[in-house]
Amino acid sequence: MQLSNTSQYAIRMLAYMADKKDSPLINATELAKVLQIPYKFLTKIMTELVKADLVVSMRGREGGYSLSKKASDIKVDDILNIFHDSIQEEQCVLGIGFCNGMCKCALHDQWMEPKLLLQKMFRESSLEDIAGKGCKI
Amino acid sequence: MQLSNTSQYAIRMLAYMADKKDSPLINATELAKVLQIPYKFLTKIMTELVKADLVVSMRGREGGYSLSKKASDIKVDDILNIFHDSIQEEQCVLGIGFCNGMCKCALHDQWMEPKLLLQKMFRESSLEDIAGKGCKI
DNA sequence: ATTAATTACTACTTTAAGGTAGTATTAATC
DNA sequence: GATTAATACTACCTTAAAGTAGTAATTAAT
Repeated sequence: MQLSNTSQYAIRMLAYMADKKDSPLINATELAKVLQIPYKFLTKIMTELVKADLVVSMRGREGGYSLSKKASDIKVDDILNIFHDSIQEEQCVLGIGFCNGMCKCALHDQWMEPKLLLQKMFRESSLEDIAGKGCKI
Repeated sequence: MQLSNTSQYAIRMLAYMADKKDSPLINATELAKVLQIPYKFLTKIMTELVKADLVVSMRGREGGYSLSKKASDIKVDDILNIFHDSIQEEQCVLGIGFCNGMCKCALHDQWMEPKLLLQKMFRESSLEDIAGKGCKI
């Protein structure tokens, strides 16, 4: 019952970038060092964030990454969606596939309330909300 | 953000057994067929449930499995604990390791409410509560 | 132009979860 | 006692996530 490492890394990376919004570009070396994320894995994830248009990259010397839009306009759920880690409507606690109108899992009713809260948390929390909060690692 | 297949299978297996409490013993072949769980994987999981004392097994011809105690005394969380899938106190949304007093993750506060509801759901839902609910597969 | 510092791409390795196969053990039935 | 039908055990295979390595492409500074 946890987010994938990849999603967690991505959220922390973007939150750090949101926090340092003064510096126009942040490079992978700095991010990897501060956030204690394996450098090569970080760049791999970052490339996906670039492709998903959450981040813009500048190659070459003095290059780096920056958010593609205002931190308040990037929600945690946007990040989870990239890595297929968001909570889908039909997704239930049991049911390796999904619950649906025809076939609800045994914990369907109990799941409703926590599910809604989780979705709310992911959908309403923006990078601005979480930037600078908590420790970096 | 989902339970492991193993935990989901285990919960469904035990819920089905709770539902058929009249029949003293239920065998793996029936369970695998009804619940659509791979037979060999099911027996592997069941052996762990036996070792964890949630299930008693009877070997040999006419053998099978039965719950070791009343369905109302087996909580979903007991099952999750066996497969290290329960939500730990220090476990947070981010923080590949764990959040703690010293180092809270950026989503720590937002996570509190859904986390408590999830823990409540797992700790308070017994096999009796979920037996017969929902469809089997 | 050359160099240095950066991201992007391709391919591989490692690890853990999920799943399978075959054999040994057990116990009721015949 | 032999057979049959069940669980238990050991070892393996498969798949996907996590992580690594090396090279190509790009761009600012020199």
